Amino acid sequence: MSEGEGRRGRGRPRDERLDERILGATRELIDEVGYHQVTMEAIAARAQVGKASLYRRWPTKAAVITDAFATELVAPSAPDTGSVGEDALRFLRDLRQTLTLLGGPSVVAGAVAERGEAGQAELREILRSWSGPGAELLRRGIGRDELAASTPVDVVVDGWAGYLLYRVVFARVVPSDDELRALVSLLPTT
Amino acid sequence: MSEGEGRRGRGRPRDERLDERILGATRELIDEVGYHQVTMEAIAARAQVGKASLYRRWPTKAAVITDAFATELVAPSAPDTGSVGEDALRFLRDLRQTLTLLGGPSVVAGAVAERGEAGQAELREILRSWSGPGAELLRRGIGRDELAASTPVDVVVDGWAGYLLYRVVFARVVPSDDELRALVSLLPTT
Amino acid sequence: MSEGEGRRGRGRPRDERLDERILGATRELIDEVGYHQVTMEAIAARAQVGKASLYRRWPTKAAVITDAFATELVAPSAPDTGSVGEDALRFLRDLRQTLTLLGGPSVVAGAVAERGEAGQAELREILRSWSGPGAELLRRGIGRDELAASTPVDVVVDGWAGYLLYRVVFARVVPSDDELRALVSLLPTT
Amino acid sequence: MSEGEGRRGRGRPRDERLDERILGATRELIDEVGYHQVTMEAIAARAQVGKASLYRRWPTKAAVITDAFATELVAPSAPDTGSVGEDALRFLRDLRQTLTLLGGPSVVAGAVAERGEAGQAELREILRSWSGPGAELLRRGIGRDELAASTPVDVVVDGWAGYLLYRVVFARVVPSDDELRALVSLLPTT
DNA sequence: AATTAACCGAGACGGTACGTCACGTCTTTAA
DNA sequence: TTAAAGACGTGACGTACCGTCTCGGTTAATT
Repeated sequence: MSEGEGRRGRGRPRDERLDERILGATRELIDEVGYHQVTMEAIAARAQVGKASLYRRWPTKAAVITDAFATELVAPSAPDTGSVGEDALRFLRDLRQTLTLLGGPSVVAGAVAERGEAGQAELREILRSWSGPGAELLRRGIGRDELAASTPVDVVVDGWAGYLLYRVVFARVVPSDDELRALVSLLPTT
Repeated sequence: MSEGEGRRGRGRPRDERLDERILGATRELIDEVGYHQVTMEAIAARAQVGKASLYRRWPTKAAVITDAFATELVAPSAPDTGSVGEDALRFLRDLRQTLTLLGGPSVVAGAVAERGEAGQAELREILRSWSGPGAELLRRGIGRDELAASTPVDVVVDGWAGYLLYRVVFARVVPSDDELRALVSLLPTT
Repeated sequence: MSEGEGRRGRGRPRDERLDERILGATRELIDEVGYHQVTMEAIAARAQVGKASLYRRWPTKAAVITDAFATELVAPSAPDTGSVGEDALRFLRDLRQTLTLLGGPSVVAGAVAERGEAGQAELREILRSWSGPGAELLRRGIGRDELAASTPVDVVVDGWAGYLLYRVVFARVVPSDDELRALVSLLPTT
Repeated sequence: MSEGEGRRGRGRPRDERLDERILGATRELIDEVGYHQVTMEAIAARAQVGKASLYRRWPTKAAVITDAFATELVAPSAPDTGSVGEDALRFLRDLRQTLTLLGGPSVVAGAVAERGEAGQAELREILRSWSGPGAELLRRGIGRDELAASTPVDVVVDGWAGYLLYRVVFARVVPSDDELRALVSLLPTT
């Protein structure tokens, strides 16, 4: 017995449903007024929740907002069609959609701007979850001799992420399929 | 002849020296305390300027800060060494330095996050000034038959800018010369 | 039954001690720098209170200041020595002291000048509290046949109040006991 | 002798018409928005005058406003009907009208509240101009043996002024003719 | 006639205080 | 102990006036 979900505490247990009510309200508000107009007080009011319940769960506004979207940002999968070009295209489309869903520069850039050094770690974790599958499909391509063994995998993957970030978040022009294909065409195929 | 510097308004003209005093104070403060600790009141105090003089010139804090850096961000030149690989490397080093000088994610990301749709145009203008010289050197390379005629110039340039943005601003790891060279190695040389 | 001190709201109740801390700080500041130098920010700082707590209680600066003194202006008592002349003299001395304590024209006149129509009602209430005891002692004098039954009680009392207001607040010369006695001598004794 | 309207100076002479334009605009604004809403900038705008022209003529806002009304407040005359009671009644009616015209507490009280010690002298001068004629008619009454020789003239006159000030400015209820008559009836007629 | 100097309207200048808003914390009653 | 409500101290916001200071331009009296 025992085992460690442990300490149920003595008082009233936390209402787990509040978490999603809060994050939902946060997402709604960001959609409506943009990252920087969102206030903790508005979130609390919208979610019909006391401010204390908010701060009991997240230490700061940026944390709430990051979480509100982190749960939406599924890591892109690493497709395996047998062709590295096709895999890459699918991967880039997934990433493009994820970034587009974030609703413009507000969320990503806002989160970057506002979080202290501590919060940066969490953000980097998300970024890494994007990079992993990309690297994986490239290495599979190298294994199949589709790509040169010297392919700088990390640089390519970061270039992909950077390209999409730059286009979608900063320049605010979502790249077309043709542009994604052009990006793929730069791969050093054998 | 003549041409129109035209009739200045009737009241006391604005003191042009204040503009630079304000932007200088803004740059100092960002260096010292970071984007989000900067306040309009601190800027005014540091520049020895009334708050009204600030708001007479810029409508919002983000506008001041963007301007403070827009004036510093010189468009990177398009070097012409005769070798597209060498040109590209020099260009990327310039761009890397510019972004690094911006002092981390705070400034760029903060500016993106905070500005309304109107201000985005200005930012895009800055981004375009980065792209121009990069495209130029690539086209020269194509002209010299160093690069394939099919090279997707815009995609390459945006990929470069995005890569550096992603690494410097978001991941906060400044790329090494080797990494820049790896990026250059992806160019479709003939 | 019961009757309604009623349901206090659900949130944290207002800290009643702050009220007096604020009013005390206000009185100190008026004494030190005068009505028009007093600022809400100075009051808040002196009282160790947030500005919001001030504005939660009073809508405007004039309201705070009026209240600061309203609580000090005790209604003059209606002395009962058996002689209406003696009663009147004591009453006038009390009133003279109260007005003198207000520290010159600043407070009363300032409060009058600044408050909107709403606040005027409150001021009139204070004025009425001055008039009541004066009328009372005059009526006792009529009852004892010291004064003519036709004495215009209200006019006399308002004349007294006006005389003191005029002398102390506007002309800024505090009336002597002899002058008060001269005022009393005008009463239509039988 | 000559005597000194003197020194016409060399530059452009002041435009005398501006004085009345400014004072007129001031009176209009006080009527419209009340003493404390009046700003120097609004006066200048309304009078179509530069702020410098305002400050060239009056050192402070209170000075402008006081002047704006000082020119309207004609000193009450000392009527001479042969009956001190009738004289007093007419005098009080004049005074009542003057005070009523001032438009409520704003002007008088505001002027009192705001002026420094220096400006108080000017106000007292106005008050004295009210008292003079009142004292005069009382002394004539004493001379005609209508009033007791012991009548405390100054106290009576100040009581009248105070009564009207109190009623019109502070209590904001203009006294009726009957009330004025009751005031007169308190005179120690022989 | 040319010069000089004070005037004019306009409006920018450095300040100061305003009243509002959001932060993150604390304090109440109720479950 | 958690919940909702909402008061708390703090501090920045953007606005409004203050009284002063330039501007370009006008209007006499003096050279």
